[in-house]
Amino acid sequence: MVTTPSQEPQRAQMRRSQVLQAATRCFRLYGFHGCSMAQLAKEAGMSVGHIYHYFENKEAIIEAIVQQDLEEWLISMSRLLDSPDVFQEILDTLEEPVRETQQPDYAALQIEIIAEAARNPKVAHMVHTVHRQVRDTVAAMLIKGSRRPLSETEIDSKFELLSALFDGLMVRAIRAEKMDLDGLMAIMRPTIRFILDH
Amino acid sequence: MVTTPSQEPQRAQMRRSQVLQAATRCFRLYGFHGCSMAQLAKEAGMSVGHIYHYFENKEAIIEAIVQQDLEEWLISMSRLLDSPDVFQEILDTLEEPVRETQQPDYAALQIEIIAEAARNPKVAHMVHTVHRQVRDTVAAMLIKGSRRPLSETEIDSKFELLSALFDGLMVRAIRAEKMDLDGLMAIMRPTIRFILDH
Amino acid sequence: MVTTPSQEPQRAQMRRSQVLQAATRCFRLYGFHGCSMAQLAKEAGMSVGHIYHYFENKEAIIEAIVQQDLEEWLISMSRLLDSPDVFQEILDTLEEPVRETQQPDYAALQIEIIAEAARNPKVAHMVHTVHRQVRDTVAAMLIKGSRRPLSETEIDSKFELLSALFDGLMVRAIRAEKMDLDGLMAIMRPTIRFILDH
Amino acid sequence: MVTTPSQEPQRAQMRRSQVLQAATRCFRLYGFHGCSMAQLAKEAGMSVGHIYHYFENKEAIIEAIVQQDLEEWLISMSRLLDSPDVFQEILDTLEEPVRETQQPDYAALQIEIIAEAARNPKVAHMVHTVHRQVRDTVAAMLIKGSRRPLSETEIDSKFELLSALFDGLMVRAIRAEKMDLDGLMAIMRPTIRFILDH
DNA sequence: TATGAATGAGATTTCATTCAT
DNA sequence: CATGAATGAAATCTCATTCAT
Repeated sequence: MVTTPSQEPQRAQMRRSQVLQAATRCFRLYGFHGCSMAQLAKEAGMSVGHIYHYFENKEAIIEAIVQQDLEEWLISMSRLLDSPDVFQEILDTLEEPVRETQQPDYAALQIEIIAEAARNPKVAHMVHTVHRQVRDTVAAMLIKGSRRPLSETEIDSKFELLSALFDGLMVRAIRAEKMDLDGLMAIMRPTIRFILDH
Repeated sequence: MVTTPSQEPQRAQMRRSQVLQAATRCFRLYGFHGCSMAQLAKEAGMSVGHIYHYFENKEAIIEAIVQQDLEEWLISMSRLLDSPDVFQEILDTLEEPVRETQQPDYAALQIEIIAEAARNPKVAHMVHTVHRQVRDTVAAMLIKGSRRPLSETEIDSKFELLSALFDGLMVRAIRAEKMDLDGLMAIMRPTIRFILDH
Repeated sequence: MVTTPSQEPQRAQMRRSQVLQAATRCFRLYGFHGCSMAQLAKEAGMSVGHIYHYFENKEAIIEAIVQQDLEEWLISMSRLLDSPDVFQEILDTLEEPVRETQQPDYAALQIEIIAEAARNPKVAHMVHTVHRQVRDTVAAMLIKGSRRPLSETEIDSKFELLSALFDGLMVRAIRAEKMDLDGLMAIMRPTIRFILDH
Repeated sequence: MVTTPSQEPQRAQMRRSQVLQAATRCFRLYGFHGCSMAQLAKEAGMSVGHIYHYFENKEAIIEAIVQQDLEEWLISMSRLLDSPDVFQEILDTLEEPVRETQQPDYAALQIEIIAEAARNPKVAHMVHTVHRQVRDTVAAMLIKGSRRPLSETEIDSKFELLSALFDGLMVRAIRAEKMDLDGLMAIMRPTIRFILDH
């Protein structure tokens, strides 16, 4: 029994994501540079050599992980825009992304990506590109939802402030040992309303 | 002419901080685990072996760097508390710490520390300890400056939100390519006022 | 043509024993701690890094060498027990083990193992375990060959004395420059007979 | 106040033996090559550099330790010879040296010396020299105590066998976990009598 | 006499990557 | 497609020895 040509790339695709899933787990636990190809291979359930069939080198795995993560980001961002009352939608669905930032696993990988971007130009470029795309999406939301016209600078600054809040919560997830999320939401919600309506 | 006993540890102290200065530079550029002892020794202008006279191992250097950084943090925090009108003082001196977060060097090391804390229990403990101390300082400020009594949860939540804002700006310094600081201050200042007065 | 699964561990097994053979030679010449991994790798004809595929660290190589040596010991011990007249068998085959103790190579590795056991708890444990097993074998011989019943203490003491004689000859192989083996046998044989029959 | 010239070498002598005492302790615990000059200096209560005033290098310390140990050996040997009935004296004072061999500290250093002699020609030479001197002393005893004339070979062989017994007990002190000394003496005494009278 | 700063060589160990099978 | 043997470079760390003070 021979695999048909159409099955081939499908199988390869599966193997690739098998590696990426393992890499996500490993990188969270040990960091990009604290995780060896051997550990990764073990976690992925395949041989070290075989990983090199799917990825040129370790760098490429890191980049794929970053790419994957950034794309998920973009997708969840663009979902908001479809709603008729954007601002209300943001406030209504606020809790979920806030909760996500507080998952240590999630936060750890995000911080790892940022740390890598601070030194690795390729990763920096990927992060910047997505940052610009997210900015454009959020800008559209702010224009759509605002009751008064906003200058380019106002849009940028509101975006940065809102983004900083979320990125910052991720950092807090690591810095603080435990956080009272309900209490946080109670003050966060009006603050975001304040920024949106300002 | 004999060296006084008090001069001896002074010299050792100097050598130690010479290593720490070099380490700060190296760690900013390459990260804790991307910087080798050889690089570090070269930057510090001494032999690799000699560094081990002053630090038990690389871990100990990382911990010293983290400790140093956290202590500076604490000092600059506690300065604010002395002012008669704390909230006004915060708003008046806001720009300086915001500007600091935007220095790539500064941000890179901070993120490196957070990333390390996510995996290294010893570093995590140091970060948590300082976090609690900073929290207490800020809590005192909030109590001192507020016009109404605040519940423990309210204090904690306000603290976390304010901290998240600053930590987040640091992340933005890496994610965004450039930021219009004046525009940012224009929206940040009223937001912080809002949080303080809420 | 596909390699059968049974061939795979065989190859690994061969490489492992290739390392152990080289280690035996090196350790004899330079001692456990006087022999570097580089020397060992050269002698084994493979790269230093590759040795770490088969052994976790140098310690593990030392332990494997000790284990191997102790097992050979046990085997040659248990062979004696099968004979109908044990004591006569011991006296008849005495010369071979005595000759063995006088080979400088052999003695050097034995002493190295004892020296290691004096400091390394893991090796001490291995040595003690085998010591107890040898004791049990010899005890069986003494009981089988004696014309009168022996107390536990008598058995132990005879065993220790006989063992000491052999271990001691090994030490003499290093302390003395050369020994007249025939002369030695002439006095050793009746002494051992004396101990056995006592 | 100036030290008189006659005090100088006395003080130096003290410092030297201070180092040797520390070295004895350290070498017992870690072996010649497992003990660093830094450990040694700490144990001796002086600086690393200062040890080099009294000993050319680490080798020289090892050699001094070996020399010291061998000399003690010689002294205690020659004491026996003075007695009118040598053999009886040997049997009467047997227990003390046997007990000494069973002290783990003592045995560990002796074995360390033998192990070193197996590889280090200088140490081998020292050990051989003393071995010959001890042989001569014991030969004199055997001649003095024997009721019949002994051939050179007989003397040598008896000496080697007796020596092997003692050296072997030292090895047993490490190989065996614990030994019943009274039981051992009960069989050892007649065995030695047997060898002496043979 | 005494210190401990300083070094350079070398030890053990790790690891990304290649390659024969 | 799949393995894991194999390597070489580099990383961390140790240590005997020297030297300025």
